[in-house]
Amino acid sequence: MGATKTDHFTDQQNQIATIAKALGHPARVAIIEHLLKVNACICGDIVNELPLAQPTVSQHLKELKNAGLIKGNIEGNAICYCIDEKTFEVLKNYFSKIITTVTKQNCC
Amino acid sequence: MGATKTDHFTDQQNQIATIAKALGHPARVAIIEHLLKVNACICGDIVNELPLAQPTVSQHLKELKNAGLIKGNIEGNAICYCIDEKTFEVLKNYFSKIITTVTKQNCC
DNA sequence: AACCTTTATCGTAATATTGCAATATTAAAT
DNA sequence: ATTTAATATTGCAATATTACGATAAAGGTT
Repeated sequence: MGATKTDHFTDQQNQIATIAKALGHPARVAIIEHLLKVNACICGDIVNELPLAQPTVSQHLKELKNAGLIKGNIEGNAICYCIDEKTFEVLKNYFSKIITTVTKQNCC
Repeated sequence: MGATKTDHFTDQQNQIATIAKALGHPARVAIIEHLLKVNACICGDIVNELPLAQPTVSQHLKELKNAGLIKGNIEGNAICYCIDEKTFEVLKNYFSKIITTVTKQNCC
């Protein structure tokens, strides 16, 4: 097999899984961190920052974009990428809720 | 290829990616949510809650455990699973920091 | 002991992901 | 119009993941 059974789970479960999966690769985490470091939208130079070939980086950017973690605006012949805050807030809120719920429990 | 080049990235990047990857599957998100819902450590009954066969669930539990997202204590002939708060806090703090950094920027 | 219950592991098939060379696309610059 | 620069797409090989049947392991029950 190998195909994930998405239809058996709730929309929220699938949403969290999709976003988390997009961050489930160090190259994509590194891309996010680079976008943070330069403290601005970045047009170009992402490829030079990573130890990966251009098509590979392009593919990772695509996945981050599909997951809603980054936005890409066409800016002349380059593309301007930046972080999409909203999606990170979805994650933060989700994990905050988990932590709050767990702390109320008293086992283990 | 298909092999991730973990050695080219920082320890933190690999750590976040590993944890995120473990949550990158709806079944594993569902397991976490079930552990939250029952509001206690749970011995058994995880398999019955999921639309997956027992070996598949066991495998998912193993991955969550490897990533440090859950803990498993042997309790007689059953195993008692519960959420490992610390790892979720790592995620929450990481995303909080990202959001704080992004909000300071003014682009896009 | 023999049996049952629970969870783990093995083996394997189907599918997905990763990475890159080659090539295509797009738009600016000459 | 040609060239140059930046990014995307295609195609493919290597590897990883997902799922499950069969089986094993561990501990309780009778």
